Amino acid sequence: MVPATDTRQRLIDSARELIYSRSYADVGVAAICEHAGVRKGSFYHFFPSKQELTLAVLDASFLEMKQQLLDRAFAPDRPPLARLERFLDMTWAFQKQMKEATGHMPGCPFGNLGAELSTRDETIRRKVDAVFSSLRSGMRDLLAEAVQAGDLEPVDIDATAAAMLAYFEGVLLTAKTRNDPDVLKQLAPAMLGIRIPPQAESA
Amino acid sequence: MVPATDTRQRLIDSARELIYSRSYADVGVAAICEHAGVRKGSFYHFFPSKQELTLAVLDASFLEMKQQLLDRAFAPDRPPLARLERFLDMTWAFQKQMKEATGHMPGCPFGNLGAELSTRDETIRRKVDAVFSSLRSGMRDLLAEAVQAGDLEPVDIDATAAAMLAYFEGVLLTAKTRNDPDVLKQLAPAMLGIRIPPQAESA
DNA sequence: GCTTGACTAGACCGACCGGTCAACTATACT
DNA sequence: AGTATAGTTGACCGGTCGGTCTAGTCAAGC
Repeated sequence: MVPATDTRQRLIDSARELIYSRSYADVGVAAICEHAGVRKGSFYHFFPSKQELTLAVLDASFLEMKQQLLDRAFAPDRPPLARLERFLDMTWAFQKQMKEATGHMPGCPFGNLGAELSTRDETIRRKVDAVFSSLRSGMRDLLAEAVQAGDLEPVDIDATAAAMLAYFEGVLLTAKTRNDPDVLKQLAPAMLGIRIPPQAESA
Repeated sequence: MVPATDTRQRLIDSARELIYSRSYADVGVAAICEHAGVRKGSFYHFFPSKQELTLAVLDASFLEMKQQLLDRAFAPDRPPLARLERFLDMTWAFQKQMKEATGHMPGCPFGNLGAELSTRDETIRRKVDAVFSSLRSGMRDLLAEAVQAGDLEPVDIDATAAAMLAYFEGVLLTAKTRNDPDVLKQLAPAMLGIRIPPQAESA
């Protein structure tokens, strides 16, 4: 059960890093192998295709994001909306650090793949969509807690969570296209003001 | 001055269509030529590189968008914010029609290229950024008019225009990743509620 | 010592990539 | 008619793509 080598994980990490900083199509299997210090034969021992590796990369990216960003930003040591602000601050810091290290703002690893591959690879599209769904679910919980605490007026929690995440993705894409992390500082806080009112049920 | 043939334009149109429905990397020069009914030699008579063609494609996409969408949606036959609603409705209708025709929601032609190429091609990134700047400028005018008319409370017009466009891009990307144009119907209207208040100058 | 099976090594495959080039044709001007 | 030039053609280039395959290494179980 325990893997005999770390080759598989090295391939995933290598691909995650390269694809995130470039793009799916721009990073070949050979480059992924070289960066991982692995020969091509080993690659296809662990993964049947570049596509399958990419699915594993999406899982790994989500795990990494959860551990490094979500679990910390959304730790319940402060009110829900303050956690959201911390999340935005941490995102800004990370993107800024990435730009200083690589010269480029990488944006969102999921949004990038969604934009590049959604029309070309249904399997990957669904996986990216699943990641977004998971994020949306977490955002729902947060908003529900905020409403509960009276920090947020009643809203359509489902729709508002989706809208906030969409805004976040859009801000990241805008900042990436301007290659300027400070776009996040300027625009991201407005995420907290987005509301989709509850659909009127009782007339 | 007047071109002797339409070959150049056919190449641009072909590339615009193919790249928009797939991606930059997924569409080769050979495919662009074939779809345009042009031989490869002619391609390189008109464009020194695929990159240069892509810059022309961005210009053409912007022109098309302006003529088919912006000029109609923002025609001053109704109040500013109502024009914005028309813009969102037209976008939804177009994306829905594209999905019915191709099976996929293509999203935003500029956002797609920005996400795919911003870290890899500085020239294209700048061009995409210029398109976004132009859109933002139009949005500023609209918001200014709305404030003037009293339909909108005073806001930071610059920042609010940027935020609204970012939200729009994010909604398009979310809908593309879900391959569901109706995401636009659900989320897009909240664009009208986004506000970034004026930075306090007079204390 | 022998077998097994996970893992590695790297040569190799056909297809395609973006791009080049020399030859050719059609048109326009003198 | 002659010439220049814009446009066209398709063969061709080296390189890279994702992926295959055979041979071999190595550690564990018997």
